[in-house]
Amino acid sequence: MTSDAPVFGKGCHLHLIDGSAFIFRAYHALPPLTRKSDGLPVGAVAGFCNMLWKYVTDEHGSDAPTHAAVIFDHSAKTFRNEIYDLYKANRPELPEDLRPQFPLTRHATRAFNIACIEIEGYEADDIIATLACQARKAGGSATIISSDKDLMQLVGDGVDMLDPIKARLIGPDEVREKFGVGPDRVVDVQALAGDSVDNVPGAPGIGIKTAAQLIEEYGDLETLLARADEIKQPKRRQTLIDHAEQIRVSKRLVQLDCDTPLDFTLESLEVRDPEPEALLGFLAEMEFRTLTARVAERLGAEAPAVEAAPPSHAPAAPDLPGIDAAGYERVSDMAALTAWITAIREAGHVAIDTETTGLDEMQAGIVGISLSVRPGAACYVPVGHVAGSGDLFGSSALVEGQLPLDEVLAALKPVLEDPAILKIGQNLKYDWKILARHGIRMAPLADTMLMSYALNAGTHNHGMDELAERYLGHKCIPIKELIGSGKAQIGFAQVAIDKAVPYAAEDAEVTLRLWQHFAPMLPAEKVTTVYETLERPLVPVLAEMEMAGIRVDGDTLKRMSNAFAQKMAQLEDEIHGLAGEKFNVGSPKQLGEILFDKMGLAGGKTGKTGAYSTSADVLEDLAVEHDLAARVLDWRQVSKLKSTYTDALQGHVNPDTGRVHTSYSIAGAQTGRLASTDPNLQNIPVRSEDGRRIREAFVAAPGYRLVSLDYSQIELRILAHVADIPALKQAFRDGIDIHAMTASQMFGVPVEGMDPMIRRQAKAINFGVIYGISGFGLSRNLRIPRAEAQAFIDTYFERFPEIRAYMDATVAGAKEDGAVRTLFGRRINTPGINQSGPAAGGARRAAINAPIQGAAADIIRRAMIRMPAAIAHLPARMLLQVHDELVFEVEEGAVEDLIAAARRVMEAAAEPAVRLSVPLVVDAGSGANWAEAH
DNA sequence: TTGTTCACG
DNA sequence: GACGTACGTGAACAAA
Repeated sequence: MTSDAPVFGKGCHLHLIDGSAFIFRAYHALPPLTRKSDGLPVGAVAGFCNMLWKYVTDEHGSDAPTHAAVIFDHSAKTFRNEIYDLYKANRPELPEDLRPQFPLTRHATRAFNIACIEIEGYEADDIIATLACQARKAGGSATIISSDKDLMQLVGDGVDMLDPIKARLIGPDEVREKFGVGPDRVVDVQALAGDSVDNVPGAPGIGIKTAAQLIEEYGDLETLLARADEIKQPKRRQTLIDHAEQIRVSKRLVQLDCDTPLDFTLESLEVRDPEPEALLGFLAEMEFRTLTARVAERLGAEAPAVEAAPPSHAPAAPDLPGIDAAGYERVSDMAALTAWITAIREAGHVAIDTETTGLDEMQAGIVGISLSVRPGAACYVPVGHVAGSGDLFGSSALVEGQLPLDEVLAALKPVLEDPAILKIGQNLKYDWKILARHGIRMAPLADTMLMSYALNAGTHNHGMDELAERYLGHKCIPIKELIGSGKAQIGFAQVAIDKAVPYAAEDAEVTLRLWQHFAPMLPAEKVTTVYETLERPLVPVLAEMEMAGIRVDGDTLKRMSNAFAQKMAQLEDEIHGLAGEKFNVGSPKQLGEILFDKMGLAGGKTGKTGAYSTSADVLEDLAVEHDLAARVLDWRQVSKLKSTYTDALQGHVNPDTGRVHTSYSIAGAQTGRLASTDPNLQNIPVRSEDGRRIREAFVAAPGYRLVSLDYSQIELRILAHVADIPALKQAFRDGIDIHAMTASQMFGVPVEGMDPMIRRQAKAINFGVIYGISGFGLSRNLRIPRAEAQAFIDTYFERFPEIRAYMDATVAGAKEDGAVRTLFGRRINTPGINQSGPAAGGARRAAINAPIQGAAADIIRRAMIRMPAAIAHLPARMLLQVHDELVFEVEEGAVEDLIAAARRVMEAAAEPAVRLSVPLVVDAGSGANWAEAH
């Protein structure tokens, strides 16, 4: 406490600056600047400093402060969340380039020599309220520099507000203008009207106007609620009676707390002049050239040099020290780890990577954790390295000089879960799941793989080694140098620690550098929204789905496998008999020789290898006359079902959970679709009756049901919207059979009583259009002459000319920009579009298809991201995604509620970003297993 | 490791 | 006039 400062009292004037509001305004008002030397995002800091500088150089007239402070929100969770858990729950996640700037704005405030205040568990508004009350009580006055309406309840009796944008003073009259009541009744009005921004519920259907009128009439909120039955309007009366409790909760939410515990006095906030050295030092460190010069001039000090450096997105930033794997630190004791944690808090971000005993996140153990806070500063914390693989039983004695895993995790947990510290990773879903199994749920996240995907989909893949080489000009240590390959491969736990340190720490540093490299490119390439709304938020959602897994009945699979084995043996005998010799039915080469050389059937060779094609297409033609081909087709189907599904799936059942846990790759497909691996649960059979039965093995836990919801015709609906095809849009609005409508338009036949063959042809054309149709492709698909197929297509384009226009425009755009975009802004690069020759056709079709397939992928991503909050109140979990289908597991009694909630989310998933001109329709089903639910 | 085949949307 | 052709995936197996 400062004992020498004069006592705060009459004649003293306190300025309370709403720091968080300053930051957000600065962030949104300025382009995303980055520090030249290393790419650190500093746009909000720059704006914040400019605003503070403007503030301190302002004369303030008669309002000049004797005391001042900048007040910040400490973290997202406050005591209000205990009153109402959904308070501020609908706030969009912070842009990731803003979060690391928070600590810098605190530094900036101190550099300006202004008191910097934040208190855990309290909002800035409560601290401001407390200070304003204390100033008033002490006989002084206060001005709150903010335009936040929530602070207006404090106005009056020596307290006023200053709107820093409009430079307008807000007194009791202005508050009355805004709320229709005086400052002392503002909370009553807010409690009734609610606030959608902060998610304060209020009374449904009552806005500020009505609320003010009611409060004016009845005096205050409690009187109003007590006398609610006197209200004349029946609906309004009922609303107040029904929601009385909710309104009281709302009042507690909006009522600011004037009793925030403070560990400082008003006196300590006395205005001080900035110290030139500290302020200029900070500004120069941030590399704010103009502001540094301006401040230096005003303060009569010499401006420190602001280092000039080339922009950070040049490949292999030459101003940075090279990546030096030899210089990394091995962390072996708590003191060293604590020092790193301090450095992380200081930086506001950390790049993290975990090394594990295996690649299956559901089973792998942690071997070590690497961290990096800036280029040149990275470490590796080994925790699970074991002595060499010398003895036969795989000695598992831990190597000396490692911290215990639980101590390391306990120390890191507060940092990894701190909402003010950004966790940066490459494919963070992996590390997220590993840490989640140890009770740590990392947030917030930045993922360099996803940044690259948003920027570079279609151009190259997004693995770290490739990104490091392309964008940092750095070749990473290959993992093979540590663990070997093939039969002699060892686990990471067996790698010597002194070899693991450079490898692991390098991964963290490379990730950090990639983040710095990509961060400014997202806004420059206009993919920030894609990254922020479709990529980054999906990580924890998918991680939870994958950890949930789906129950698979191993016994059922085993029975099926046995039945399939029998059938295969039987078919094999038949095939050998028909061929007149024994051969490997699974060998296309041997089969081709039997069919085309020995039996002399008609059939061609394929290009590269010169081998005969024996694909289903070819065999189906032969099967008309030759039983051998028909039997081989049967054998292949059974063999596929057995080897890929009934056999393989049994091996994927996790012994701990009894469930199958797939892994989704977010950045695998070019179009924005997910891909499922280990095992692939997006291609479980459904089209054939035998195959479909495999879905009976995917079951709900006892007491639960599986629920499947899928979008009906989503790609055609998107086509109708983006290509703006009136006939198609109207058909979707009317809810009529789209393929029958197409057939009717093309062939002039009525929808009623239509020949199923005609409808089937129209359906094939509708799909073909999405894929970039050709006469050849359609003729093969429908098994009709090519001329006939071409005639269909011509008719189709005549009836729906907008489709050709759309295709031409899409291809032209791809040639112009080297990329196409979905409705939601996802960019898919089309590097091959200007090729000539046979490849050109493929690139053209891919460019036509990508915006449609991609938009559908965007829509279901949006639904998935919103889903956890939308079903949080139900005993249900989202388990699987199959491109246009979501599968849930839900308690028996809640099936209908789940379907209603999930359908609502899915059907509205495009909004508000895109207002589709066709409805999205979702079909739903439920059952004890996936076959029943689908 | 590469190519073929086939499961899905 | 010829060239090749539906779009997007992953896994298993044979063959090199």
